[in-house]
Amino acid sequence: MIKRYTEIYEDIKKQILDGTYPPGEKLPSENEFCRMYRTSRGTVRRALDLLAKEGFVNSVHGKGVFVLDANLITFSFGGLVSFKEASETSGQAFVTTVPLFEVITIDKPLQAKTKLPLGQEAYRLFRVRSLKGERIIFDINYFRKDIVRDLTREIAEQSIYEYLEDTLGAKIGFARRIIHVEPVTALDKAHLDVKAYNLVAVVKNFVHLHDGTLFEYTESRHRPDRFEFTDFARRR
Amino acid sequence: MIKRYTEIYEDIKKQILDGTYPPGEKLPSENEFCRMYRTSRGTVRRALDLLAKEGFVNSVHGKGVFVLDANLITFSFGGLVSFKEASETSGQAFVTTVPLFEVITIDKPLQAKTKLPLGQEAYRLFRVRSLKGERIIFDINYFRKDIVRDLTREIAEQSIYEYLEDTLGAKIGFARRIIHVEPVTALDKAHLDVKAYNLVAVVKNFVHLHDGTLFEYTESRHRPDRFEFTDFARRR
DNA sequence: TTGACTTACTTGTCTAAACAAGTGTATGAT
DNA sequence: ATCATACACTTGTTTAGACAAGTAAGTCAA
Repeated sequence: MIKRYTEIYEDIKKQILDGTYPPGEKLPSENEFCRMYRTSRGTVRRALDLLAKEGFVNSVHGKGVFVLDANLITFSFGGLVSFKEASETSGQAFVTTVPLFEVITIDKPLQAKTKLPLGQEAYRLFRVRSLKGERIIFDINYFRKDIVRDLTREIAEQSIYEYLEDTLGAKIGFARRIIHVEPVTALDKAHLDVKAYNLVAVVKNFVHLHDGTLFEYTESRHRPDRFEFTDFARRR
Repeated sequence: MIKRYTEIYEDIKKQILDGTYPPGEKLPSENEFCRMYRTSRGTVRRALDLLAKEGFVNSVHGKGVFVLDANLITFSFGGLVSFKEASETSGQAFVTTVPLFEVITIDKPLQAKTKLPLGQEAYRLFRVRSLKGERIIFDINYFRKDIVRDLTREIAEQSIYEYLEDTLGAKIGFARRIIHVEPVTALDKAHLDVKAYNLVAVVKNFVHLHDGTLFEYTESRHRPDRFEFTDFARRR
Protein backbone atom coordinates (compact mmCIF):
# COMPACT_ATOMS: atom_id res chain seq x y z
CA MET A 1 0.00 0.00 0.00
CA ILE A 2 1.23 3.46 -0.87
CA LYS A 3 0.74 5.74 2.06
CA ARG A 4 -0.04 9.33 1.22
CA TYR A 5 1.41 10.77 4.43
CA THR A 6 4.71 9.00 3.77
CA GLU A 7 4.91 10.48 0.28
CA ILE A 8 4.29 13.95 1.64
CA TYR A 9 6.79 13.41 4.46
CA GLU A 10 9.48 12.31 1.98
CA ASP A 11 8.71 15.22 -0.32
CA ILE A 12 8.94 17.89 2.35
CA LYS A 13 12.02 16.27 3.89
CA LYS A 14 13.77 16.33 0.52
CA GLN A 15 12.97 20.01 0.15
CA ILE A 16 14.33 20.72 3.62
CA LEU A 17 17.56 18.87 2.85
CA ASP A 18 18.11 20.53 -0.54
CA GLY A 19 17.52 23.99 0.91
CA THR A 20 14.15 24.77 -0.64
CA TYR A 21 12.99 25.29 2.92
CA PRO A 22 16.07 26.65 4.73
CA PRO A 23 16.62 26.44 8.52
CA GLY A 24 14.63 29.00 10.48
CA GLU A 25 12.12 29.41 7.67
CA LYS A 26 8.40 28.97 8.19
CA LEU A 27 6.86 26.19 6.14
CA PRO A 28 3.63 26.75 4.23
CA SER A 29 0.65 26.44 6.56
CA GLU A 30 -1.13 23.12 6.94
CA ASN A 31 -4.03 24.38 4.86
CA GLU A 32 -1.67 25.46 2.10
CA PHE A 33 -0.12 21.98 2.11
CA CYS A 34 -3.63 20.55 1.85
CA ARG A 35 -4.17 22.49 -1.35
CA MET A 36 -0.66 21.71 -2.67
CA TYR A 37 -0.97 17.96 -2.18
CA ARG A 38 -4.74 17.86 -2.70
CA THR A 39 -5.32 16.05 0.57
CA SER A 40 -6.89 16.54 3.97
CA ARG A 41 -5.38 18.26 6.97
CA GLY A 42 -5.13 15.05 8.98
CA THR A 43 -2.81 13.55 6.40
CA VAL A 44 -0.65 16.68 6.20
CA ARG A 45 -0.39 16.80 9.98
CA ARG A 46 0.70 13.18 10.06
CA ALA A 47 3.53 13.92 7.63
CA LEU A 48 4.57 16.95 9.67
CA ASP A 49 4.49 14.87 12.86
CA LEU A 50 7.01 12.48 11.35
CA LEU A 51 9.30 15.38 10.48
CA ALA A 52 8.89 16.82 13.98
CA LYS A 53 9.64 13.50 15.65
CA GLU A 54 12.95 13.29 13.79
CA GLY A 55 13.93 16.84 14.60
CA PHE A 56 13.58 18.39 11.16
CA VAL A 57 10.83 20.83 12.08
CA ASN A 58 9.15 22.37 15.11
CA SER A 59 5.58 23.53 15.10
CA VAL A 60 4.53 26.46 17.24
CA HIS A 61 0.90 26.84 18.21
CA GLY A 62 -0.64 29.83 16.50
CA LYS A 63 2.45 30.70 14.48
CA GLY A 64 3.45 27.95 12.11
CA VAL A 65 5.87 25.11 11.45
CA PHE A 66 9.56 26.05 11.33
CA VAL A 67 12.60 24.29 9.91
CA LEU A 68 15.21 23.47 12.55
CA ASP A 69 18.95 23.92 12.16
CA ALA A 70 20.20 20.91 10.26
CA ASN A 71 23.85 21.47 11.17
CA LEU A 72 23.11 20.38 14.72
CA ILE A 73 21.52 17.14 13.61
CA THR A 74 24.91 15.60 12.84
CA PHE A 75 23.74 12.13 12.13
CA SER A 76 20.63 10.76 13.69
CA PHE A 77 21.33 7.21 14.77
CA GLY A 78 18.24 7.16 16.88
CA GLY A 79 15.55 5.57 14.78
CA LEU A 80 16.47 1.92 14.44
CA VAL A 81 18.52 1.76 11.27
CA SER A 82 20.77 -1.07 10.27
CA PHE A 83 24.48 -0.55 9.94
CA LYS A 84 24.50 -0.52 6.14
CA GLU A 85 21.77 2.09 5.94
CA ALA A 86 23.63 4.11 8.55
CA SER A 87 26.92 4.10 6.70
CA GLU A 88 25.16 4.93 3.44
CA THR A 89 23.48 8.01 4.81
CA SER A 90 26.61 9.16 6.59
CA GLY A 91 28.72 8.59 3.50
CA GLN A 92 31.46 6.67 5.28
CA ALA A 93 32.85 3.53 3.68
CA PHE A 94 32.95 0.76 6.25
CA VAL A 95 34.31 -2.70 5.62
CA THR A 96 32.63 -5.64 7.31
CA THR A 97 34.35 -8.93 8.11
CA VAL A 98 32.79 -11.97 9.75
CA PRO A 99 35.39 -13.80 11.87
CA LEU A 100 32.81 -16.13 13.44
CA PHE A 101 29.72 -17.80 11.93
CA GLU A 102 28.11 -20.72 13.75
CA VAL A 103 24.85 -22.23 14.89
CA ILE A 104 24.31 -22.70 18.60
CA THR A 105 21.50 -23.64 20.96
CA ILE A 106 20.32 -21.18 23.59
CA ASP A 107 21.16 -22.56 27.04
CA LYS A 108 20.40 -21.14 30.47
CA PRO A 109 23.16 -18.48 30.66
CA LEU A 110 22.64 -17.44 27.03
CA GLN A 111 18.93 -17.15 27.66
CA ALA A 112 19.60 -14.77 30.53
CA LYS A 113 21.78 -12.61 28.32
CA THR A 114 19.89 -12.67 25.03
CA LYS A 115 16.30 -13.24 26.30
CA LEU A 116 15.86 -15.65 23.38
CA PRO A 117 13.81 -18.77 24.17
CA LEU A 118 15.57 -21.63 25.92
CA GLY A 119 16.50 -24.47 23.56
CA GLN A 120 16.13 -22.21 20.52
CA GLU A 121 18.64 -22.70 17.72
CA ALA A 122 20.36 -19.49 16.75
CA TYR A 123 23.06 -18.12 14.51
CA ARG A 124 25.88 -16.59 16.45
CA LEU A 125 28.23 -14.35 14.55
CA PHE A 126 30.96 -11.86 15.12
CA ARG A 127 31.08 -8.92 12.75
CA VAL A 128 33.87 -6.39 12.71
CA ARG A 129 33.48 -2.96 11.10
CA SER A 130 36.61 -1.28 9.90
CA LEU A 131 37.24 2.22 8.74
CA LYS A 132 40.47 2.93 6.89
CA GLY A 133 42.04 -0.28 8.18
CA GLU A 134 41.14 0.39 11.81
CA ARG A 135 38.73 -2.00 13.49
CA ILE A 136 36.22 0.31 15.16
CA ILE A 137 33.15 -1.75 16.01
CA PHE A 138 32.84 -5.34 17.15
CA ASP A 139 29.33 -6.82 16.88
CA ILE A 140 28.21 -10.02 18.54
CA ASN A 141 24.94 -11.12 16.93
CA TYR A 142 22.40 -13.75 17.90
CA PHE A 143 19.62 -14.44 15.39
CA ARG A 144 16.81 -16.95 15.81
CA LYS A 145 17.53 -19.60 13.20
CA ASP A 146 13.86 -20.32 12.46
CA ILE A 147 13.23 -16.67 11.58
CA VAL A 148 16.46 -15.67 9.83
CA ARG A 149 16.45 -18.79 7.67
CA ASP A 150 19.41 -19.94 5.56
CA LEU A 151 21.73 -17.16 6.66
CA THR A 152 25.17 -17.29 5.05
CA ARG A 153 28.47 -15.64 5.70
CA GLU A 154 28.10 -13.75 2.43
CA ILE A 155 24.78 -12.26 3.48
CA ALA A 156 26.25 -11.35 6.86
CA GLU A 157 29.03 -9.43 5.14
CA GLN A 158 26.43 -7.40 3.29
CA SER A 159 23.20 -6.48 5.07
CA ILE A 160 21.27 -8.98 7.14
CA TYR A 161 18.36 -6.57 7.49
CA GLU A 162 18.07 -6.15 3.75
CA TYR A 163 17.98 -9.95 3.42
CA LEU A 164 15.40 -10.21 6.18
CA GLU A 165 13.05 -7.61 4.83
CA ASP A 166 13.49 -7.92 1.07
CA THR A 167 14.16 -11.64 0.61
CA LEU A 168 12.43 -13.23 3.58
CA GLY A 169 9.67 -10.63 3.77
CA ALA A 170 10.02 -10.32 7.54
CA LYS A 171 8.70 -7.17 9.13
CA ILE A 172 10.88 -5.59 11.79
CA GLY A 173 8.90 -3.85 14.48
CA PHE A 174 10.82 -2.31 17.33
CA ALA A 175 13.94 -2.52 19.46
CA ARG A 176 15.04 -1.79 22.97
CA ARG A 177 18.55 -0.50 23.38
CA ILE A 178 20.75 -0.12 26.41
CA ILE A 179 23.94 1.88 26.19
CA HIS A 180 26.68 1.61 28.74
CA VAL A 181 30.40 1.42 29.22
CA GLU A 182 32.26 -1.79 30.04
CA PRO A 183 35.84 -2.90 30.66
CA VAL A 184 37.54 -4.35 27.57
CA THR A 185 37.55 -8.12 27.37
CA ALA A 186 40.04 -10.48 25.76
CA LEU A 187 37.56 -10.87 22.88
CA ASP A 188 37.50 -7.11 22.38
CA LYS A 189 41.29 -7.02 22.25
CA ALA A 190 41.27 -9.80 19.65
CA HIS A 191 38.81 -8.04 17.33
CA LEU A 192 39.23 -4.32 17.94
CA ASP A 193 42.16 -1.96 17.54
CA VAL A 194 41.45 -0.85 21.04
CA LYS A 195 44.65 1.15 21.62
CA ALA A 196 45.41 1.95 25.24
CA TYR A 197 41.77 2.25 26.30
CA ASN A 198 40.59 -0.04 29.06
CA LEU A 199 36.87 0.57 28.38
CA VAL A 200 34.51 0.11 25.43
CA ALA A 201 31.11 1.67 24.71
CA VAL A 202 28.50 -1.07 24.47
CA VAL A 203 25.08 -0.93 22.81
CA LYS A 204 22.85 -3.89 23.61
CA ASN A 205 19.99 -4.38 21.17
CA PHE A 206 16.87 -6.47 21.63
CA VAL A 207 15.12 -6.46 18.27
CA HIS A 208 11.54 -7.63 17.75
CA LEU A 209 9.45 -8.40 14.69
CA HIS A 210 6.27 -6.52 13.86
CA ASP A 211 4.21 -9.07 15.79
CA GLY A 212 6.34 -8.68 18.90
CA THR A 213 8.49 -11.81 18.78
CA LEU A 214 12.09 -11.25 19.81
CA PHE A 215 14.41 -12.56 17.11
CA GLU A 216 17.74 -10.80 17.59
CA TYR A 217 20.09 -9.91 20.36
CA THR A 218 23.13 -7.90 19.38
CA GLU A 219 25.94 -6.44 21.39
CA SER A 220 27.73 -3.64 19.59
CA ARG A 221 31.11 -2.95 21.15
CA HIS A 222 32.69 0.35 20.09
CA ARG A 223 36.13 1.74 20.54
CA PRO A 224 35.41 4.58 22.95
CA ASP A 225 37.04 7.37 20.98
CA ARG A 226 34.93 6.63 17.91
CA PHE A 227 31.62 6.10 19.64
CA GLU A 228 28.81 8.59 19.17
CA PHE A 229 25.09 8.24 19.71
CA THR A 230 22.72 11.06 18.90
CA ASP A 231 19.17 11.39 20.02
CA PHE A 232 16.27 13.75 19.59
CA ALA A 233 13.56 13.96 22.23
CA ARG A 234 10.38 15.96 22.64
CA ARG A 235 8.62 16.90 25.83
CA ARG A 236 4.97 16.09 26.03
CA MET B 1 -6.80 22.45 28.52
CA ILE B 2 -7.55 18.88 29.57
CA LYS B 3 -6.69 16.56 26.74
CA ARG B 4 -8.88 13.51 26.45
CA TYR B 5 -6.23 11.35 24.80
CA THR B 6 -3.79 12.08 27.63
CA GLU B 7 -6.35 11.02 30.21
CA ILE B 8 -6.96 7.76 28.38
CA TYR B 9 -3.22 7.20 27.93
CA GLU B 10 -2.60 7.70 31.65
CA ASP B 11 -5.50 5.47 32.58
CA ILE B 12 -4.42 2.54 30.39
CA LYS B 13 -0.79 2.98 31.41
CA LYS B 14 -1.74 2.78 35.06
CA GLN B 15 -3.66 -0.42 34.42
CA ILE B 16 -0.68 -1.91 32.60
CA LEU B 17 1.64 -1.04 35.47
CA ASP B 18 -0.65 -2.40 38.20
CA GLY B 19 -1.16 -5.65 36.32
CA THR B 20 -4.77 -5.20 35.23
CA TYR B 21 -3.45 -5.74 31.72
CA PRO B 22 -0.53 -8.16 32.19
CA PRO B 23 2.36 -8.57 29.70
CA GLY B 24 1.45 -10.60 26.64
CA GLU B 25 -2.25 -9.90 27.11
CA LYS B 26 -4.40 -8.42 24.37
CA LEU B 27 -5.96 -5.10 25.25
CA PRO B 28 -9.64 -4.42 24.54
CA SER B 29 -10.13 -3.47 20.90
CA GLU B 30 -10.12 0.15 19.84
CA ASN B 31 -13.89 0.08 19.40
CA GLU B 32 -14.35 -1.33 22.90
CA PHE B 33 -12.19 1.49 24.26
CA CYS B 34 -14.38 3.94 22.34
CA ARG B 35 -17.42 2.64 24.20
CA MET B 36 -15.58 2.45 27.54
CA TYR B 37 -14.33 6.04 27.39
CA ARG B 38 -17.27 7.36 25.37
CA THR B 39 -15.00 8.88 22.74
CA SER B 40 -14.06 8.50 19.09
CA ARG B 41 -11.59 6.05 17.62
CA GLY B 42 -9.16 8.77 16.63
CA THR B 43 -8.74 9.78 20.25
CA VAL B 44 -8.31 6.18 21.43
CA ARG B 45 -5.71 5.55 18.73
CA ARG B 46 -3.80 8.63 19.80
CA ALA B 47 -3.60 7.34 23.37
CA LEU B 48 -2.48 3.93 22.14
CA ASP B 49 0.15 5.56 19.91
CA LEU B 50 1.67 7.22 22.97
CA LEU B 51 1.84 3.88 24.76
CA ALA B 52 3.36 2.25 21.69
CA LYS B 53 5.96 4.99 21.30
CA GLU B 54 7.14 4.40 24.85
CA GLY B 55 7.30 0.64 24.46
CA PHE B 56 4.36 -0.33 26.66
CA VAL B 57 2.28 -1.92 23.93
CA ASN B 58 2.61 -3.19 20.38
CA SER B 59 -0.28 -3.23 17.96
CA VAL B 60 -0.51 -5.94 15.32
CA HIS B 61 -2.55 -5.31 12.21
CA GLY B 62 -5.64 -7.50 12.17
CA LYS B 63 -5.03 -9.00 15.60
CA GLY B 64 -5.02 -6.42 18.34
CA VAL B 65 -2.90 -4.39 20.72
CA PHE B 66 -0.68 -6.37 23.08
CA VAL B 67 1.09 -5.46 26.31
CA LEU B 68 4.87 -5.78 26.08
CA ASP B 69 7.13 -7.27 28.72
CA ALA B 70 7.69 -4.55 31.28
CA ASN B 71 10.68 -6.25 32.89
CA LEU B 72 12.76 -5.37 29.86
CA ILE B 73 11.84 -1.70 30.06
CA THR B 74 14.21 -1.17 33.00
CA PHE B 75 13.94 2.56 33.13
CA SER B 76 13.22 4.60 30.08
CA PHE B 77 15.44 7.63 30.12
CA GLY B 78 14.65 8.39 26.52
CA GLY B 79 11.88 10.95 26.64
CA LEU B 80 13.46 14.13 27.93
CA VAL B 81 12.93 14.07 31.67
CA SER B 82 14.73 16.20 34.19
CA PHE B 83 16.97 14.62 36.76
CA LYS B 84 14.55 14.97 39.65
CA GLU B 85 11.70 13.36 37.76
CA ALA B 86 14.08 10.59 36.75
CA SER B 87 15.18 9.81 40.27
CA GLU B 88 11.59 9.93 41.49
CA THR B 89 10.36 7.36 39.03
CA SER B 90 13.35 5.12 39.55
CA GLY B 91 13.02 5.37 43.33
CA GLN B 92 16.66 6.21 43.97
CA ALA B 93 17.54 8.93 46.41
CA PHE B 94 20.09 11.24 44.86
CA VAL B 95 21.68 14.16 46.62
CA THR B 96 22.49 17.27 44.62
CA THR B 97 25.20 19.77 45.50
CA VAL B 98 26.08 22.94 43.61
CA PRO B 99 29.82 23.65 43.90
CA LEU B 100 29.73 26.46 41.32
CA PHE B 101 27.10 29.12 40.66
CA GLU B 102 28.02 32.14 38.58
CA VAL B 103 26.93 34.45 35.78
CA ILE B 104 29.10 34.64 32.68
CA THR B 105 28.93 36.11 29.20
CA ILE B 106 29.05 33.83 26.16
CA ASP B 107 32.29 34.51 24.27
CA LYS B 108 33.56 33.01 21.03
CA PRO B 109 34.82 29.65 22.36
CA LEU B 110 31.81 29.21 24.65
CA GLN B 111 29.52 29.98 21.74
CA ALA B 112 31.12 27.19 19.73
CA LYS B 113 30.58 24.75 22.57
CA THR B 114 27.14 25.73 23.82
CA LYS B 115 25.61 27.21 20.63
CA LEU B 116 24.13 29.95 22.81
CA PRO B 117 24.13 33.43 21.24
CA LEU B 118 27.36 35.43 21.39
CA GLY B 119 27.31 38.08 24.11
CA GLN B 120 24.43 36.40 25.90
CA GLU B 121 24.51 36.45 29.69
CA ALA B 122 24.15 32.99 31.15
CA TYR B 123 24.19 31.14 34.44
CA ARG B 124 26.98 28.62 34.63
CA LEU B 125 26.71 26.01 37.32
CA PHE B 126 28.26 22.78 38.38
CA ARG B 127 25.93 20.23 39.91
CA VAL B 128 27.09 16.99 41.45
CA ARG B 129 24.73 14.04 41.99
CA SER B 130 25.65 11.66 44.75
CA LEU B 131 24.27 8.29 45.63
CA LYS B 132 25.14 6.83 49.02
CA GLY B 133 28.03 9.25 49.41
CA GLU B 134 29.56 8.49 46.03
CA ARG B 135 29.68 11.27 43.48
CA ILE B 136 28.31 9.65 40.34
CA ILE B 137 27.32 12.44 37.95
CA PHE B 138 28.93 15.80 37.31
CA ASP B 139 26.73 18.28 35.41
CA ILE B 140 27.99 21.46 33.80
CA ASN B 141 24.99 23.67 33.02
CA TYR B 142 24.62 26.81 30.96
CA PHE B 143 21.25 28.56 31.12
CA ARG B 144 20.29 31.73 29.27
CA LYS B 145 19.90 34.32 32.02
CA ASP B 146 17.05 36.18 30.29
CA ILE B 147 14.95 33.01 30.15
CA VAL B 148 15.81 31.29 33.43
CA ARG B 149 15.32 34.50 35.41
CA ASP B 150 16.37 34.96 39.04
CA LEU B 151 17.90 31.52 39.38
CA THR B 152 19.31 30.81 42.84
CA ARG B 153 21.57 28.17 44.29
CA GLU B 154 18.62 26.85 46.30
CA ILE B 155 16.51 26.31 43.20
CA ALA B 156 19.46 24.63 41.50
CA GLU B 157 19.71 22.16 44.36
CA GLN B 158 16.10 21.23 43.83
CA SER B 159 14.71 21.11 40.30
CA ILE B 160 15.43 23.84 37.78
CA TYR B 161 12.88 22.38 35.37
CA GLU B 162 10.14 22.50 37.98
CA TYR B 163 11.01 26.16 38.58
CA LEU B 164 11.06 26.86 34.86
CA GLU B 165 7.74 25.24 34.06
CA ASP B 166 5.72 25.83 37.23
CA THR B 167 7.01 29.20 38.43
CA LEU B 168 8.19 30.90 35.25
CA GLY B 169 5.61 29.22 33.03
CA ALA B 170 8.19 28.42 30.38
CA LYS B 171 7.35 25.64 27.98
CA ILE B 172 10.15 23.21 27.19
CA GLY B 173 9.98 21.84 23.69
CA PHE B 174 12.70 19.49 22.61
CA ALA B 175 16.32 18.53 23.04
CA ARG B 176 19.15 17.12 21.03
CA ARG B 177 21.49 14.80 22.83
CA ILE B 178 24.88 13.45 21.93
CA ILE B 179 26.36 10.61 23.93
CA HIS B 180 30.00 9.76 23.81
CA VAL B 181 32.98 8.76 25.87
CA GLU B 182 35.79 11.14 26.81
CA PRO B 183 39.03 11.06 28.78
CA VAL B 184 38.66 12.25 32.36
CA THR B 185 39.67 15.85 32.95
CA ALA B 186 41.10 17.52 36.03
CA LEU B 187 37.62 18.96 36.67
CA ASP B 188 36.11 15.48 36.59
CA LYS B 189 38.66 14.29 39.11
CA ALA B 190 37.80 17.20 41.37
CA HIS B 191 34.05 16.54 41.35
CA LEU B 192 33.61 12.81 40.73
CA ASP B 193 34.71 9.76 42.66
CA VAL B 194 36.14 8.52 39.42
CA LYS B 195 38.15 5.61 40.81
CA ALA B 196 40.77 4.18 38.48
CA TYR B 197 38.81 4.88 35.32
CA ASN B 198 40.45 7.08 32.73
CA LEU B 199 37.23 7.71 30.76
CA VAL B 200 33.82 9.19 31.52
CA ALA B 201 30.50 8.83 29.69
CA VAL B 202 29.33 12.23 28.50
CA VAL B 203 25.82 13.32 27.52
CA LYS B 204 25.68 16.70 25.81
CA ASN B 205 22.24 18.29 25.86
CA PHE B 206 20.96 21.15 23.73
CA VAL B 207 17.56 22.04 25.14
CA HIS B 208 15.07 24.28 23.34
CA LEU B 209 11.85 25.98 24.39
CA HIS B 210 8.53 25.23 22.77
CA ASP B 211 9.08 28.04 20.28
CA GLY B 212 12.47 26.67 19.24
CA THR B 213 14.84 29.03 21.08
CA LEU B 214 17.86 27.30 22.56
CA PHE B 215 18.13 28.16 26.25
CA GLU B 216 20.27 25.44 27.84
CA TYR B 217 23.44 23.58 27.17
CA THR B 218 24.33 20.89 29.63
CA GLU B 219 27.17 18.44 29.77
CA SER B 220 26.42 15.46 31.97
CA ARG B 221 29.58 13.60 32.90
CA HIS B 222 29.01 10.13 34.33
CA ARG B 223 31.30 7.71 36.07
CA PRO B 224 31.49 4.94 33.46
CA ASP B 225 30.48 2.05 35.69
CA ARG B 226 27.24 3.76 36.71
CA PHE B 227 26.21 5.06 33.34
CA GLU B 228 23.20 3.59 31.59
CA PHE B 229 21.04 4.96 28.81
CA THR B 230 18.00 3.11 27.55
CA ASP B 231 16.14 3.75 24.37
CA PHE B 232 13.11 2.41 22.54
CA ALA B 233 12.86 2.72 18.78
CA ARG B 234 10.28 1.72 16.20
CA ARG B 235 10.83 0.98 12.55
CA ARG B 236 8.60 2.81 10.14
C1' DT C 1 1.03 56.86 23.82
C1' DT C 2 -1.25 53.33 26.00
C1' DG C 3 -4.35 49.67 26.55
C1' DA C 4 -8.49 46.92 25.32
C1' DC C 5 -10.91 44.87 21.64
C1' DT C 6 -11.63 42.83 17.16
C1' DT C 7 -10.16 40.13 13.41
C1' DA C 8 -7.68 36.92 10.71
C1' DC C 9 -4.66 33.38 10.59
C1' DT C 10 -2.12 29.74 12.71
C1' DT C 11 -1.74 24.98 15.05
C1' DG C 12 -4.21 21.64 18.46
C1' DT C 13 -8.09 18.61 19.73
C1' DC C 14 -12.02 15.83 18.67
C1' DT C 15 -15.73 13.62 16.00
C1' DA C 16 -18.08 10.45 12.71
C1' DA C 17 -17.71 8.02 8.91
C1' DA C 18 -15.91 5.23 5.23
C1' DC C 19 -12.91 2.01 3.18
C1' DA C 20 -8.39 -0.83 3.01
C1' DA C 21 -6.02 -4.60 4.69
C1' DG C 22 -4.44 -8.37 7.94
C1' DT C 23 -6.14 -12.47 10.92
C1' DG C 24 -8.78 -16.24 12.31
C1' DT C 25 -12.95 -18.99 12.29
C1' DA C 26 -16.79 -21.17 10.46
C1' DT C 27 -18.89 -23.18 6.42
C1' DG C 28 -19.19 -26.03 2.69
C1' DA C 29 -17.79 -28.37 -1.50
C1' DT C 30 -14.57 -31.68 -3.15
C1' DA D 1 -9.36 -34.78 5.49
C1' DT D 2 -8.41 -30.72 2.49
C1' DC D 3 -8.96 -26.69 0.30
C1' DA D 4 -11.43 -22.49 -0.96
C1' DT D 5 -14.55 -19.14 0.34
C1' DA D 6 -17.23 -16.22 3.05
C1' DC D 7 -17.63 -13.69 7.19
C1' DA D 8 -16.60 -11.23 11.38
C1' DC D 9 -13.37 -8.88 13.66
C1' DT D 10 -9.11 -6.48 14.09
C1' DT D 11 -5.90 -2.36 13.13
C1' DG D 12 -4.41 1.15 9.34
C1' DT D 13 -5.44 5.11 6.24
C1' DT D 14 -8.04 8.99 4.74
C1' DT D 15 -11.60 12.41 4.60
C1' DA D 16 -14.37 16.65 6.00
C1' DG D 17 -15.74 19.28 9.34
C1' DA D 18 -16.16 21.68 13.79
C1' DC D 19 -14.44 24.12 17.60
C1' DA D 20 -10.50 25.45 20.91
C1' DA D 21 -6.58 28.10 21.62
C1' DG D 22 -2.25 30.77 20.67
C1' DT D 23 -0.20 34.79 17.79
C1' DA D 24 0.03 39.03 15.48
C1' DA D 25 -1.62 43.04 13.61
C1' DG D 26 -4.91 46.61 13.14
C1' DT D 27 -8.60 49.70 15.28
C1' DC D 28 -10.39 52.62 18.35
C1' DA D 29 -11.19 54.84 22.70
C1' DA D 30 -9.22 56.82 26.78
